[in-house]
Amino acid sequence: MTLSTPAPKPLLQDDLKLSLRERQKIRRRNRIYQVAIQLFKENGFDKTTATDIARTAHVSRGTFFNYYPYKEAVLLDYGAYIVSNLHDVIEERRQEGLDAAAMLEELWLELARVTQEERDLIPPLTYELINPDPIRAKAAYEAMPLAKIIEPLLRETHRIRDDVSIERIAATIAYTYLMTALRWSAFHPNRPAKDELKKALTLVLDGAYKR
Amino acid sequence: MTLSTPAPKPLLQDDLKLSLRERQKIRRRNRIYQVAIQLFKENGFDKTTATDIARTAHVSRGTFFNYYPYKEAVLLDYGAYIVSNLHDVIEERRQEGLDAAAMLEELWLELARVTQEERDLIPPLTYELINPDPIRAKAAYEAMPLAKIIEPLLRETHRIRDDVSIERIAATIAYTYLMTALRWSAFHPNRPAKDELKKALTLVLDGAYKR
DNA sequence: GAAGAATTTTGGACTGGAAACAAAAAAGTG
DNA sequence: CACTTTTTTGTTTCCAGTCCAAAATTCTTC
Repeated sequence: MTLSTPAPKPLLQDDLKLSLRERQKIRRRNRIYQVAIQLFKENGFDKTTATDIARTAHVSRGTFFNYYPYKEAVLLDYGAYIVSNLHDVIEERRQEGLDAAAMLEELWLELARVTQEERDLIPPLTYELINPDPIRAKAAYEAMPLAKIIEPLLRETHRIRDDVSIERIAATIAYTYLMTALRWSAFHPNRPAKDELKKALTLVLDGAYKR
Repeated sequence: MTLSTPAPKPLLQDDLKLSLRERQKIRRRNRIYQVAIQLFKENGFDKTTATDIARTAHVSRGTFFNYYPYKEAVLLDYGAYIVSNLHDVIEERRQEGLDAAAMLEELWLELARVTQEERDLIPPLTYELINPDPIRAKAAYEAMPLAKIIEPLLRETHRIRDDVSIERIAATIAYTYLMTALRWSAFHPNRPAKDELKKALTLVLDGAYKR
């Protein structure tokens, strides 16, 4: 029952000012979340049914879908947690005085690390980002705003071409991570994710820099 | 009942040398395929159920899943048809003496055209390419080998960097199409697909060329 | 072309995700 | 405590997809 990764933190802390109803909601949501992620890690995302999660979290199936409108939405919370960790790592590096290009590389390395570590959860997670249902794609994008982390880094480098908007370049880099991670997990799961990602970043950055 | 696009061609022509059983199989498969694509175009992919297709094609639901293990598999046949058309267009241009860089641009333009025209079918189609189930992703990739069209074009240009394999660059370009098309359809469906794709290609090609 | 073998179709049962909804339970309020 | 509002529950429904056994079709051989 020991997990390779530490159990994800609760999303929100209970607050004394909240009503009983609000507190119970938060506790229930946290319970569902914790239980779901644990089951996903133990048995795989596909093998875990909504009924499993509901039963283990001591709520009805209907309630589970009250809190998370679809199974992947639980994963989205986990993705938000991962991305916010990435953000923290970068901020730390910034305190240490790293320049933007180095931070970008650091971000990429960290992304590779987490991709390798969470190999089973990353595919269904990233898959949400490109859901053909725009509402779901948007929800995923807002939960995991990787481009929003990359954007300020690009703005700081001063080496970026100016005939394409920074937003677009950041989005391209974020999507490059996405497709590389998916390609890796589907076709070359035995290679180190780090190598694949490094090559992809080289390509896309060379396109992003001024000539 | 008139469609904006001509009805997709039959996948295979009946062959006199085949047994009755084989011929019936082909005819049934073609009927299912034609009917399904038509329903997808008329009512949308999501709105069309397997039961709808089966009933309209005069087979049982079970038989439908005999021929196509999942609904998207029908779309894959359509995607194969689209990609083979792309291939033909490029070969035509080659006969006309166009150089590789121009052919690549032409390919991109053609891709933009078909993306715009088939806007409702492209998202579920491209989505298959990144299905977390590797078996399905592979099936999609083999049905629509866009990278295989791009690869020889890159080899002809002589301007491509040599520190990354051509295969990888071709794959990156193909995936760039994918993510751009998905981003377009989810977030900016009112912009012309052509503009979005053009900018994305510029970025990725500048990364692909020698400095 | 009839008999028997092989293959395919058919339709029903079943599982799981997701939506919808009415009834029950819990929490909030005066 | 009584009354309102919110939430949970459990059931129904729909759809994708799997499995299976019985029926139908095609093939083979005599």
